[in-house]
Amino acid sequence: MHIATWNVNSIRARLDHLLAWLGQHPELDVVCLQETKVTDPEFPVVAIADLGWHCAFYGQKTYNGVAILSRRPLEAISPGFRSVLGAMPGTEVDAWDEQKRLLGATIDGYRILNLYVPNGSAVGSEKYAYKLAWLDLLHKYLQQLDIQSQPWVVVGDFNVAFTDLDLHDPRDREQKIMATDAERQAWQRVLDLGFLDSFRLFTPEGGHYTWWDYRGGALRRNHGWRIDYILISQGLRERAIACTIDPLPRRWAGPSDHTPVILHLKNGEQEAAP
DNA sequence: ATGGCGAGAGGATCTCGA
Repeated sequence: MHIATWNVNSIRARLDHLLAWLGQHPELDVVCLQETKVTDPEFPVVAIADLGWHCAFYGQKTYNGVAILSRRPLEAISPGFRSVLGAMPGTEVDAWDEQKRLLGATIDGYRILNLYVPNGSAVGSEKYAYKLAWLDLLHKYLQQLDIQSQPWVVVGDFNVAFTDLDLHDPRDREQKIMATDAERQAWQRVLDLGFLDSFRLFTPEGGHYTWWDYRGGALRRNHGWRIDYILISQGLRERAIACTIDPLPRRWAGPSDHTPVILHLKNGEQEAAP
């Protein structure tokens, strides 16, 4: 099982890159996308189906939007917080689901959760408060579920650098978004539910990034951040073989500012032998 | 300190991202 995540920054603008990348990676089983920026009727199902992929998508005009592509059919597709938190009084789930940032599906017995975490704009802003509250809601969402009952893979653009190894320059990190203590603590509470950062199981050193600003020659100077992650539930640790960042799409002409991350898992018992 | 680049909306020049 090979699962990837990629913030494409508009699936319309990046369709050629996506299709080319899928063509170059026949090993992939599941690809989770963020910032598709299209409504569901606008999602390019045909172009993707032509390459042999099923897909589930949950989008809106201009902003946000998430999608899951899969070689095999997707089951138990659950868009937004609603499916899990809808019954909880006082959570105002409908308001939280106005921004399309969360999509779940089950594929081959793996529960996949694809996230596009709010950016937060600037420390102390309304959007920053929204980001922290959104992460609290994600914690509530995952708390409702039995993480031990089936293999869980939580992926996406998390918009937080977990540690100082995950950004090129950690100085003054409390003054800018993505590496403040509050953001890290909000994510730590989620991890403490029983998730592992699969990339760090294999790569202890810093200097590995998934996002480089378009501005200021950030890519050329390798001024990057690792903000795209693939988390696995504890039970999957023994099946994890590797988690790698593919730096190539970020170097193509007209790129997304993010580059994909891929998790390699050994086949479990519930999967048929090839 | 600010903007720097790119996408979308809309039809010039905004907002937003991270």
